[in-house]
Amino acid sequence: MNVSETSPETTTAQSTSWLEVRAEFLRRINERVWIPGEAIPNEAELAQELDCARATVNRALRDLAEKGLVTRKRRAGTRVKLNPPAHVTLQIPIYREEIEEKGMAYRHVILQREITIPPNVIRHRLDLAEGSMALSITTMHLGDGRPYALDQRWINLSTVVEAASCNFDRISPNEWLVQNAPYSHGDIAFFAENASQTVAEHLGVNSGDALLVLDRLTWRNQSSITTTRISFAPGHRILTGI
Amino acid sequence: MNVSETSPETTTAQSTSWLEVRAEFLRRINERVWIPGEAIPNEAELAQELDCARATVNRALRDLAEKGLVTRKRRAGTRVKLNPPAHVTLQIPIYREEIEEKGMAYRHVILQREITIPPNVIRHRLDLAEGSMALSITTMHLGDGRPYALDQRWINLSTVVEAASCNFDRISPNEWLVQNAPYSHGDIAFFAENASQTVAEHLGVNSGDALLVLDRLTWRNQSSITTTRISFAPGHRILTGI
DNA sequence: TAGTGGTCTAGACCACCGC
DNA sequence: CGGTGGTCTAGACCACTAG
Repeated sequence: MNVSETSPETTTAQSTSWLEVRAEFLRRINERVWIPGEAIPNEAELAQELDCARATVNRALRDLAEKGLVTRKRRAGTRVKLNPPAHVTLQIPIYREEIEEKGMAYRHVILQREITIPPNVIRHRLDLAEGSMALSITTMHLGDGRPYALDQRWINLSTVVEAASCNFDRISPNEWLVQNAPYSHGDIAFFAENASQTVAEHLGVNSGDALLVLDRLTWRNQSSITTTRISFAPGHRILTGI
Repeated sequence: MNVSETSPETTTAQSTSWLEVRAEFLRRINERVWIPGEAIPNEAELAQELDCARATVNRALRDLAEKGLVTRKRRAGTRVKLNPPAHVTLQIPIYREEIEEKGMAYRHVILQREITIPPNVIRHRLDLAEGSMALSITTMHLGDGRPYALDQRWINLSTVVEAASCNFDRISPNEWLVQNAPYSHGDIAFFAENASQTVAEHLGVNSGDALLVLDRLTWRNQSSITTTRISFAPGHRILTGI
Protein backbone atom coordinates (compact mmCIF):
# COMPACT_ATOMS: atom_id res chain seq x y z
CA MET A 1 0.00 0.00 0.00
CA ASN A 2 1.13 3.50 -0.73
CA VAL A 3 -0.59 6.25 1.19
CA SER A 4 2.18 8.80 0.84
CA GLU A 5 0.02 11.10 -1.23
CA THR A 6 -2.49 11.59 1.55
CA SER A 7 -0.35 11.10 4.66
CA PRO A 8 3.40 11.02 4.19
CA GLU A 9 4.08 10.21 7.82
CA THR A 10 2.04 7.04 7.61
CA THR A 11 4.04 5.60 4.77
CA THR A 12 5.57 2.21 5.46
CA ALA A 13 8.38 0.74 3.49
CA GLN A 14 7.04 -2.73 4.17
CA SER A 15 5.03 -4.84 1.83
CA THR A 16 1.40 -3.96 1.49
CA SER A 17 -1.11 -5.72 3.70
CA TRP A 18 -4.84 -5.65 4.23
CA LEU A 19 -4.30 -4.54 7.82
CA GLU A 20 -2.53 -1.41 6.66
CA VAL A 21 -5.28 -0.80 4.14
CA ARG A 22 -7.88 -1.22 6.87
CA ALA A 23 -5.97 1.11 9.18
CA GLU A 24 -5.93 3.77 6.48
CA PHE A 25 -9.67 3.34 5.92
CA LEU A 26 -10.29 3.54 9.66
CA ARG A 27 -8.31 6.76 9.78
CA ARG A 28 -10.39 8.24 6.99
CA ILE A 29 -13.59 7.28 8.78
CA ASN A 30 -12.50 8.56 12.19
CA GLU A 31 -11.08 11.80 10.84
CA ARG A 32 -14.16 12.35 8.75
CA VAL A 33 -12.23 12.29 5.49
CA TRP A 34 -15.05 9.98 4.49
CA ILE A 35 -18.32 11.51 5.61
CA PRO A 36 -20.79 9.34 7.55
CA GLY A 37 -23.70 8.49 5.30
CA GLU A 38 -21.74 9.15 2.14
CA ALA A 39 -20.48 6.64 -0.38
CA ILE A 40 -16.75 6.02 -0.62
CA PRO A 41 -14.85 5.29 -3.85
CA ASN A 42 -15.37 1.84 -5.28
CA GLU A 43 -12.98 -1.04 -4.74
CA ALA A 44 -11.21 -0.69 -8.05
CA GLU A 45 -10.44 3.00 -7.51
CA LEU A 46 -9.21 2.40 -3.97
CA ALA A 47 -7.01 -0.45 -5.14
CA GLN A 48 -5.45 1.80 -7.74
CA GLU A 49 -5.00 4.68 -5.29
CA LEU A 50 -3.42 2.46 -2.63
CA ASP A 51 -1.47 0.52 -5.19
CA CYS A 52 -2.70 -2.91 -4.19
CA ALA A 53 -4.98 -5.61 -5.56
CA ARG A 54 -8.73 -5.20 -5.42
CA ALA A 55 -8.91 -8.36 -3.32
CA THR A 56 -6.90 -6.62 -0.63
CA VAL A 57 -9.24 -3.65 -0.57
CA ASN A 58 -12.12 -6.10 -0.53
CA ARG A 59 -10.69 -7.90 2.48
CA ALA A 60 -10.27 -4.65 4.39
CA LEU A 61 -13.74 -3.35 3.57
CA ARG A 62 -15.35 -6.70 4.30
CA ASP A 63 -13.77 -6.58 7.74
CA LEU A 64 -15.09 -3.07 8.36
CA ALA A 65 -18.53 -4.18 7.21
CA GLU A 66 -18.47 -7.11 9.66
CA LYS A 67 -17.64 -4.64 12.39
CA GLY A 68 -20.59 -2.53 11.34
CA LEU A 69 -18.59 0.56 10.37
CA VAL A 70 -19.65 0.56 6.73
CA THR A 71 -22.58 -0.77 4.71
CA ARG A 72 -21.91 -2.53 1.46
CA LYS A 73 -24.39 -3.17 -1.32
CA ARG A 74 -23.87 -4.30 -4.85
CA ARG A 75 -24.33 -1.57 -7.35
CA ALA A 76 -25.02 0.93 -4.53
CA GLY A 77 -21.43 0.86 -3.30
CA THR A 78 -19.97 1.22 0.17
CA ARG A 79 -21.15 3.84 2.67
CA VAL A 80 -19.88 4.91 6.07
CA LYS A 81 -22.52 4.15 8.67
CA LEU A 82 -24.14 7.07 10.45
CA ASN A 83 -24.43 5.43 13.84
CA PRO A 84 -21.77 2.76 13.97
CA PRO A 85 -23.22 0.18 16.39
CA ALA A 86 -20.99 -1.20 19.11
CA HIS A 87 -20.62 -4.93 18.83
CA VAL A 88 -19.55 -7.15 21.65
CA THR A 89 -18.63 -10.80 21.44
CA LEU A 90 -19.18 -12.87 24.52
CA GLN A 91 -17.91 -16.33 25.03
CA ILE A 92 -20.40 -18.59 26.75
CA PRO A 93 -17.93 -20.65 28.72
CA ILE A 94 -17.75 -24.10 30.09
CA TYR A 95 -18.02 -23.33 33.78
CA ARG A 96 -15.27 -25.72 34.74
CA GLU A 97 -12.88 -23.89 32.43
CA GLU A 98 -14.04 -20.46 33.54
CA ILE A 99 -13.60 -21.35 37.20
CA GLU A 100 -10.22 -22.98 36.69
CA GLU A 101 -9.02 -19.99 34.67
CA LYS A 102 -9.73 -17.85 37.70
CA GLY A 103 -7.37 -20.09 39.64
CA MET A 104 -10.07 -21.77 41.68
CA ALA A 105 -10.64 -25.47 42.22
CA TYR A 106 -13.65 -26.68 40.29
CA ARG A 107 -16.25 -29.11 41.50
CA HIS A 108 -19.80 -29.82 40.48
CA VAL A 109 -22.65 -31.46 42.34
CA ILE A 110 -25.77 -32.99 40.86
CA LEU A 111 -28.57 -31.77 43.11
CA GLN A 112 -31.38 -33.47 41.27
CA ARG A 113 -31.82 -35.79 38.30
CA GLU A 114 -35.13 -37.12 37.07
CA ILE A 115 -36.77 -38.32 33.88
CA THR A 116 -40.26 -36.92 33.97
CA ILE A 117 -42.93 -34.99 32.14
CA PRO A 118 -41.81 -31.38 31.94
CA PRO A 119 -44.03 -28.41 32.77
CA ASN A 120 -45.79 -26.83 29.84
CA VAL A 121 -43.38 -23.91 29.56
CA ILE A 122 -40.48 -26.29 29.06
CA ARG A 123 -42.46 -28.62 26.85
CA HIS A 124 -43.26 -25.82 24.45
CA ARG A 125 -39.76 -24.46 24.55
CA LEU A 126 -38.33 -27.86 23.64
CA ASP A 127 -41.15 -28.41 21.14
CA LEU A 128 -42.07 -31.78 22.70
CA ALA A 129 -45.26 -33.74 22.17
CA GLU A 130 -47.73 -33.66 25.04
CA GLY A 131 -47.01 -36.37 27.58
CA SER A 132 -43.47 -37.08 26.44
CA MET A 133 -40.69 -37.26 29.00
CA ALA A 134 -37.51 -35.27 29.33
CA LEU A 135 -34.47 -35.31 31.56
CA SER A 136 -34.40 -32.70 34.30
CA ILE A 137 -31.07 -32.02 36.00
CA THR A 138 -30.02 -29.43 38.52
CA THR A 139 -26.30 -28.88 38.84
CA MET A 140 -24.30 -26.66 41.13
CA HIS A 141 -20.95 -25.44 39.85
CA LEU A 142 -18.52 -24.62 42.66
CA GLY A 143 -15.29 -22.66 42.74
CA ASP A 144 -13.07 -23.42 45.74
CA GLY A 145 -16.10 -25.03 47.31
CA ARG A 146 -18.25 -21.92 47.05
CA PRO A 147 -21.36 -21.73 44.87
CA TYR A 148 -20.56 -20.22 41.49
CA ALA A 149 -23.60 -20.92 39.36
CA LEU A 150 -26.76 -22.97 39.55
CA ASP A 151 -27.71 -24.79 36.37
CA GLN A 152 -31.36 -25.84 36.02
CA ARG A 153 -31.65 -27.85 32.85
CA TRP A 154 -34.00 -29.93 30.72
CA ILE A 155 -32.67 -32.26 28.05
CA ASN A 156 -34.67 -33.54 25.08
CA LEU A 157 -34.11 -37.32 25.21
CA SER A 158 -35.29 -37.98 21.68
CA THR A 159 -32.49 -35.77 20.37
CA VAL A 160 -29.84 -36.76 22.88
CA VAL A 161 -30.68 -40.39 23.59
CA GLU A 162 -27.41 -41.21 25.32
CA ALA A 163 -28.07 -38.63 28.02
CA ALA A 164 -30.61 -40.94 29.65
CA SER A 165 -27.90 -43.40 30.63
CA CYS A 166 -25.39 -40.85 31.86
CA ASN A 167 -25.23 -39.93 35.53
CA PHE A 168 -22.98 -36.88 35.06
CA ASP A 169 -20.89 -37.65 38.11
CA ARG A 170 -17.52 -37.27 36.41
CA ILE A 171 -18.52 -34.63 33.92
CA SER A 172 -21.17 -31.97 34.31
CA PRO A 173 -24.17 -31.86 31.96
CA ASN A 174 -22.85 -28.52 30.71
CA GLU A 175 -19.56 -29.98 29.54
CA TRP A 176 -20.99 -33.35 28.50
CA LEU A 177 -23.46 -31.70 26.13
CA VAL A 178 -20.80 -29.46 24.62
CA GLN A 179 -18.78 -32.55 23.79
CA ASN A 180 -21.57 -34.92 22.83
CA ALA A 181 -24.40 -32.87 21.41
CA PRO A 182 -23.18 -30.42 18.79
CA TYR A 183 -25.79 -27.80 18.07
CA SER A 184 -26.52 -25.85 14.95
CA HIS A 185 -28.09 -22.79 16.52
CA GLY A 186 -29.73 -21.46 19.64
CA ASP A 187 -31.08 -18.53 21.61
CA ILE A 188 -29.71 -16.78 24.63
CA ALA A 189 -31.20 -14.26 27.01
CA PHE A 190 -29.61 -12.34 29.88
CA PHE A 191 -31.55 -10.68 32.61
CA ALA A 192 -31.54 -9.88 36.31
CA GLU A 193 -33.80 -11.57 38.83
CA ASN A 194 -34.36 -11.43 42.57
CA ALA A 195 -33.31 -14.76 44.03
CA SER A 196 -36.24 -17.01 44.88
CA GLN A 197 -36.26 -18.83 48.19
CA THR A 198 -35.03 -22.12 46.72
CA VAL A 199 -32.39 -20.64 44.44
CA ALA A 200 -31.15 -18.51 47.33
CA GLU A 201 -30.77 -21.59 49.50
CA HIS A 202 -28.82 -23.43 46.82
CA LEU A 203 -26.50 -20.47 46.26
CA GLY A 204 -26.22 -19.73 49.95
CA VAL A 205 -27.39 -16.14 49.63
CA ASN A 206 -30.36 -14.14 50.84
CA SER A 207 -33.68 -14.45 49.14
CA GLY A 208 -34.20 -11.33 47.04
CA ASP A 209 -30.54 -10.81 46.17
CA ALA A 210 -30.05 -9.64 42.60
CA LEU A 211 -28.80 -12.47 40.39
CA LEU A 212 -27.55 -12.42 36.84
CA VAL A 213 -29.45 -15.09 34.96
CA LEU A 214 -28.77 -16.63 31.56
CA ASP A 215 -31.41 -18.62 29.69
CA ARG A 216 -30.27 -20.75 26.80
CA LEU A 217 -32.00 -23.01 24.28
CA THR A 218 -30.07 -24.96 21.67
CA TRP A 219 -31.09 -26.88 18.56
CA ARG A 220 -29.61 -29.40 16.19
CA ASN A 221 -31.32 -28.50 12.94
CA GLN A 222 -35.04 -28.97 13.66
CA SER A 223 -34.62 -30.83 16.94
CA SER A 224 -34.30 -29.12 20.28
CA ILE A 225 -31.42 -30.31 22.43
CA THR A 226 -31.57 -28.64 25.79
CA THR A 227 -32.80 -25.59 27.61
CA THR A 228 -31.07 -24.30 30.67
CA ARG A 229 -31.22 -21.51 33.19
CA ILE A 230 -27.97 -20.45 34.79
CA SER A 231 -28.25 -18.36 37.95
CA PHE A 232 -24.89 -16.87 38.87
CA ALA A 233 -23.87 -16.16 42.42
CA PRO A 234 -24.34 -12.50 43.41
CA GLY A 235 -21.65 -10.16 42.18
CA HIS A 236 -20.89 -12.18 39.07
CA ARG A 237 -19.77 -9.97 36.20
CA ILE A 238 -19.53 -10.75 32.54
CA LEU A 239 -16.60 -8.84 31.11
CA THR A 240 -15.64 -8.19 27.53
CA GLY A 241 -13.96 -5.71 25.25
CA ILE A 242 -15.23 -3.74 22.28
CA MET B 1 -16.57 -28.22 -5.05
CA ASN B 2 -17.01 -31.89 -5.57
CA VAL B 3 -17.99 -33.93 -2.54
CA SER B 4 -19.61 -36.76 -4.42
CA GLU B 5 -16.99 -39.22 -3.31
CA THR B 6 -17.85 -38.83 0.36
CA SER B 7 -21.54 -37.92 0.26
CA PRO B 8 -23.34 -38.38 -3.04
CA GLU B 9 -26.56 -36.83 -1.73
CA THR B 10 -24.82 -33.58 -0.90
CA THR B 11 -23.51 -33.03 -4.38
CA THR B 12 -24.53 -29.79 -5.99
CA ALA B 13 -24.38 -29.14 -9.66
CA GLN B 14 -23.71 -25.46 -8.98
CA SER B 15 -20.41 -23.71 -9.09
CA THR B 16 -18.12 -24.16 -6.16
CA SER B 17 -18.29 -21.72 -3.29
CA TRP B 18 -16.63 -21.27 0.05
CA LEU B 19 -20.01 -21.67 1.76
CA GLU B 20 -20.38 -25.16 0.33
CA VAL B 21 -16.86 -25.97 1.38
CA ARG B 22 -17.60 -24.71 4.88
CA ALA B 23 -20.82 -26.72 5.01
CA GLU B 24 -18.92 -29.85 4.10
CA PHE B 25 -16.31 -29.15 6.79
CA LEU B 26 -19.06 -28.49 9.33
CA ARG B 27 -20.62 -31.82 8.42
CA ARG B 28 -17.34 -33.62 8.97
CA ILE B 29 -16.92 -31.94 12.35
CA ASN B 30 -20.46 -32.61 13.53
CA GLU B 31 -20.50 -36.20 12.32
CA ARG B 32 -17.11 -36.84 13.85
CA VAL B 33 -15.50 -37.65 10.53
CA TRP B 34 -12.86 -35.29 11.82
CA ILE B 35 -12.10 -36.19 15.43
CA PRO B 36 -12.09 -33.41 18.05
CA GLY B 37 -8.52 -32.73 19.07
CA GLU B 38 -7.08 -34.22 15.91
CA ALA B 39 -5.44 -32.42 13.02
CA ILE B 40 -7.27 -32.30 9.71
CA PRO B 41 -5.58 -32.46 6.29
CA ASN B 42 -3.73 -29.34 5.24
CA GLU B 43 -5.20 -26.72 2.96
CA ALA B 44 -3.50 -27.94 -0.18
CA GLU B 45 -4.78 -31.49 0.24
CA LEU B 46 -8.32 -30.32 0.99
CA ALA B 47 -8.27 -28.04 -2.03
CA GLN B 48 -7.27 -30.94 -4.22
CA GLU B 49 -9.84 -33.27 -2.70
CA LEU B 50 -12.68 -30.75 -3.04
CA ASP B 51 -11.43 -29.61 -6.41
CA CYS B 52 -11.19 -25.94 -5.58
CA ALA B 53 -8.51 -23.34 -5.01
CA ARG B 54 -6.58 -23.30 -1.77
CA ALA B 55 -7.85 -19.76 -1.16
CA THR B 56 -11.38 -21.12 -1.03
CA VAL B 57 -10.44 -23.74 1.54
CA ASN B 58 -8.62 -21.01 3.44
CA ARG B 59 -11.68 -18.82 3.46
CA ALA B 60 -13.86 -21.62 4.82
CA LEU B 61 -11.38 -22.67 7.50
CA ARG B 62 -10.72 -19.07 8.51
CA ASP B 63 -14.45 -18.67 9.06
CA LEU B 64 -14.61 -21.80 11.20
CA ALA B 65 -11.64 -20.57 13.19
CA GLU B 66 -13.35 -17.23 13.83
CA LYS B 67 -16.34 -19.17 15.12
CA GLY B 68 -14.07 -21.11 17.43
CA LEU B 69 -14.71 -24.53 15.90
CA VAL B 70 -11.12 -25.16 14.86
CA THR B 71 -7.69 -23.96 15.91
CA ARG B 72 -5.19 -22.96 13.26
CA LYS B 73 -1.47 -22.61 13.69
CA ARG B 74 1.26 -22.29 11.17
CA ARG B 75 3.34 -25.38 10.82
CA ALA B 76 1.11 -27.18 13.35
CA GLY B 77 -1.89 -27.28 11.06
CA THR B 78 -5.60 -27.10 11.77
CA ARG B 79 -7.28 -29.00 14.61
CA VAL B 80 -10.90 -29.51 15.58
CA LYS B 81 -11.48 -27.92 18.97
CA LEU B 82 -12.34 -30.24 21.83
CA ASN B 83 -14.78 -27.91 23.54
CA PRO B 84 -16.09 -25.58 20.88
CA PRO B 85 -16.97 -22.45 22.83
CA ALA B 86 -20.30 -20.78 22.17
CA HIS B 87 -19.85 -17.25 20.91
CA VAL B 88 -22.51 -14.64 21.14
CA THR B 89 -22.48 -11.26 19.50
CA LEU B 90 -24.41 -8.53 21.21
CA GLN B 91 -25.17 -5.19 19.72
CA ILE B 92 -24.84 -2.37 22.22
CA PRO B 93 -27.63 -0.23 20.89
CA ILE B 94 -28.45 3.40 20.78
CA TYR B 95 -31.36 3.43 23.20
CA ARG B 96 -33.47 5.65 21.02
CA GLU B 97 -33.20 3.15 18.19
CA GLU B 98 -33.79 0.15 20.44
CA ILE B 99 -36.91 1.73 21.92
CA GLU B 100 -38.28 2.84 18.58
CA GLU B 101 -37.66 -0.60 17.11
CA LYS B 102 -39.95 -1.98 19.79
CA GLY B 103 -42.62 0.34 18.49
CA MET B 104 -42.53 2.68 21.46
CA ALA B 105 -42.23 6.45 21.46
CA TYR B 106 -38.79 7.56 22.58
CA ARG B 107 -38.00 10.45 24.84
CA HIS B 108 -35.04 11.30 27.00
CA VAL B 109 -34.72 13.59 29.98
CA ILE B 110 -31.56 15.10 31.39
CA LEU B 111 -31.89 14.68 35.15
CA GLN B 112 -28.58 16.24 36.06
CA ARG B 113 -25.68 17.95 34.30
CA GLU B 114 -22.63 19.33 36.03
CA ILE B 115 -18.97 20.00 35.35
CA THR B 116 -17.18 19.03 38.52
CA ILE B 117 -14.36 17.06 40.08
CA PRO B 118 -15.24 13.37 39.78
CA PRO B 119 -14.98 10.89 42.64
CA ASN B 120 -11.75 8.93 42.77
CA VAL B 121 -13.23 5.78 41.27
CA ILE B 122 -14.26 7.69 38.17
CA ARG B 123 -11.06 9.71 38.08
CA HIS B 124 -8.97 6.56 37.98
CA ARG B 125 -11.22 4.90 35.46
CA LEU B 126 -10.94 7.87 33.12
CA ASP B 127 -7.25 8.20 33.92
CA LEU B 128 -7.60 11.88 34.83
CA ALA B 129 -5.10 14.01 36.72
CA GLU B 130 -6.02 14.79 40.31
CA GLY B 131 -8.18 17.87 40.58
CA SER B 132 -9.22 17.95 36.93
CA MET B 133 -12.87 18.39 36.06
CA ALA B 134 -15.19 16.18 34.06
CA LEU B 135 -18.75 16.36 32.83
CA SER B 136 -21.30 14.38 34.81
CA ILE B 137 -24.67 13.71 33.19
CA THR B 138 -27.59 11.61 34.27
CA THR B 139 -30.06 10.75 31.54
CA MET B 140 -33.32 8.85 31.64
CA HIS B 141 -34.36 7.03 28.49
CA LEU B 142 -38.12 6.57 28.25
CA GLY B 143 -40.28 4.35 26.08
CA ASP B 144 -43.91 5.45 25.78
CA GLY B 145 -43.23 7.68 28.77
CA ARG B 146 -42.13 4.83 31.02
CA PRO B 147 -38.58 4.52 32.35
CA TYR B 148 -36.48 2.25 30.16
CA ALA B 149 -32.92 2.81 31.30
CA LEU B 150 -31.02 5.20 33.54
CA ASP B 151 -27.69 6.41 32.16
CA GLN B 152 -25.18 7.74 34.72
CA ARG B 153 -22.24 9.06 32.79
CA TRP B 154 -18.93 10.90 33.08
CA ILE B 155 -17.29 12.47 30.05
CA ASN B 156 -13.60 13.31 29.79
CA LEU B 157 -13.62 16.94 28.64
CA SER B 158 -10.00 16.97 27.52
CA THR B 159 -10.79 14.27 24.98
CA VAL B 160 -14.26 15.48 24.00
CA VAL B 161 -13.94 19.23 24.34
CA GLU B 162 -17.15 20.06 22.48
CA ALA B 163 -19.25 18.16 25.02
CA ALA B 164 -18.83 21.03 27.50
CA SER B 165 -20.90 23.33 25.32
CA CYS B 166 -23.63 20.84 24.49
CA ASN B 167 -26.79 20.70 26.58
CA PHE B 168 -28.04 17.38 25.14
CA ASP B 169 -31.65 18.55 24.97
CA ARG B 170 -32.26 17.48 21.39
CA ILE B 171 -29.96 14.50 21.36
CA SER B 172 -29.02 12.26 24.26
CA PRO B 173 -25.41 11.99 25.42
CA ASN B 174 -25.53 8.34 24.35
CA GLU B 175 -26.32 9.18 20.75
CA TRP B 176 -24.29 12.37 20.65
CA LEU B 177 -21.14 10.55 21.67
CA VAL B 178 -21.68 7.78 19.14
CA GLN B 179 -21.84 10.40 16.41
CA ASN B 180 -19.20 12.81 17.67
CA ALA B 181 -16.63 10.82 19.61
CA PRO B 182 -15.49 7.77 17.66
CA TYR B 183 -13.71 5.33 19.92
CA SER B 184 -10.96 2.87 19.19
CA HIS B 185 -11.67 0.38 21.96
CA GLY B 186 -13.39 -0.10 25.27
CA ASP B 187 -14.52 -2.39 28.06
CA ILE B 188 -17.95 -3.60 28.96
CA ALA B 189 -19.28 -5.40 32.02
CA PHE B 190 -22.73 -6.84 32.72
CA PHE B 191 -23.99 -7.67 36.14
CA ALA B 192 -27.07 -7.68 38.34
CA GLU B 193 -27.63 -5.28 41.20
CA ASN B 194 -30.33 -4.59 43.74
CA ALA B 195 -31.75 -1.16 43.01
CA SER B 196 -30.49 1.53 45.37
CA GLN B 197 -32.96 4.00 46.84
CA THR B 198 -32.10 6.75 44.36
CA VAL B 199 -31.96 4.56 41.27
CA ALA B 200 -35.24 2.94 42.29
CA GLU B 201 -36.88 6.34 42.54
CA HIS B 202 -35.65 7.37 39.11
CA LEU B 203 -36.86 4.14 37.53
CA GLY B 204 -40.09 4.16 39.49
CA VAL B 205 -39.55 0.74 41.02
CA ASN B 206 -39.02 -0.63 44.50
CA SER B 207 -35.69 -0.33 46.19
CA GLY B 208 -34.04 -3.76 46.12
CA ASP B 209 -35.52 -4.84 42.79
CA ALA B 210 -33.04 -6.78 40.65
CA LEU B 211 -31.69 -4.62 37.84
CA LEU B 212 -29.53 -5.55 34.87
CA VAL B 213 -26.61 -3.11 34.82
CA LEU B 214 -24.10 -2.41 32.08
CA ASP B 215 -20.84 -0.58 32.76
CA ARG B 216 -18.91 0.77 29.81
CA LEU B 217 -15.64 2.63 29.35
CA THR B 218 -14.43 3.78 25.94
CA TRP B 219 -11.13 5.11 24.66
CA ARG B 220 -9.78 6.91 21.65
CA ASN B 221 -6.28 5.55 21.43
CA GLN B 222 -4.65 6.55 24.74
CA SER B 223 -7.34 8.99 25.83
CA SER B 224 -10.43 7.97 27.76
CA ILE B 225 -13.68 9.28 26.35
CA THR B 226 -16.50 8.37 28.67
CA THR B 227 -17.59 5.90 31.30
CA THR B 228 -21.22 5.10 31.85
CA ARG B 229 -23.47 2.93 33.94
CA ILE B 230 -26.76 1.89 32.40
CA SER B 231 -29.37 0.54 34.81
CA PHE B 232 -32.22 -1.06 32.92
CA ALA B 233 -35.77 -1.14 34.19
CA PRO B 234 -36.70 -4.44 35.87
CA GLY B 235 -37.53 -7.26 33.52
CA HIS B 236 -35.22 -6.02 30.76
CA ARG B 237 -33.81 -8.90 28.76
CA ILE B 238 -30.90 -8.92 26.39
CA LEU B 239 -31.66 -11.40 23.62
CA THR B 240 -29.41 -12.86 20.99
CA GLY B 241 -28.81 -15.93 18.90
CA ILE B 242 -25.89 -18.30 18.73
C1' DT C 1 14.84 -26.14 8.71
C1' DA C 2 10.98 -27.72 6.49
C1' DG C 3 6.02 -27.62 6.43
C1' DT C 4 2.06 -25.10 7.48
C1' DG C 5 -1.16 -21.36 7.31
C1' DG C 6 -1.35 -16.15 5.98
C1' DT C 7 -1.51 -13.21 2.48
C1' DC C 8 -1.01 -10.76 -2.05
C1' DT C 9 -1.72 -10.50 -7.02
C1' DA C 10 -3.87 -10.24 -11.56
C1' DG C 11 -7.43 -11.67 -13.96
C1' DA C 12 -11.91 -13.37 -14.49
C1' DC C 13 -16.94 -14.28 -14.12
C1' DC C 14 -21.14 -13.51 -11.87
C1' DA C 15 -25.26 -11.81 -8.94
C1' DC C 16 -27.46 -8.18 -7.70
C1' DC C 17 -29.95 -4.06 -8.13
C1' DG C 18 -30.06 1.11 -8.68
C1' DC C 19 -30.78 3.85 -12.56
C1' DC D 1 -28.72 -1.84 -18.66
C1' DG D 2 -24.36 -1.31 -16.60
C1' DG D 3 -21.68 -0.62 -12.41
C1' DT D 4 -20.88 -2.49 -7.98
C1' DG D 5 -19.40 -5.81 -4.70
C1' DG D 6 -18.79 -11.11 -4.12
C1' DT D 7 -16.19 -14.67 -5.21
C1' DC D 8 -13.00 -18.05 -7.49
C1' DT D 9 -8.52 -19.29 -9.46
C1' DA D 10 -3.62 -20.26 -10.03
C1' DG D 11 0.51 -19.01 -8.64
C1' DA D 12 3.63 -16.93 -5.64
C1' DC D 13 6.15 -15.40 -1.52
C1' DC D 14 6.39 -15.00 3.29
C1' DA D 15 6.00 -15.65 8.58
C1' DC D 16 5.83 -18.52 11.89
C1' DT D 17 6.99 -22.50 14.55
C1' DA D 18 7.13 -27.54 15.64
C1' DG D 19 10.31 -30.89 15.78
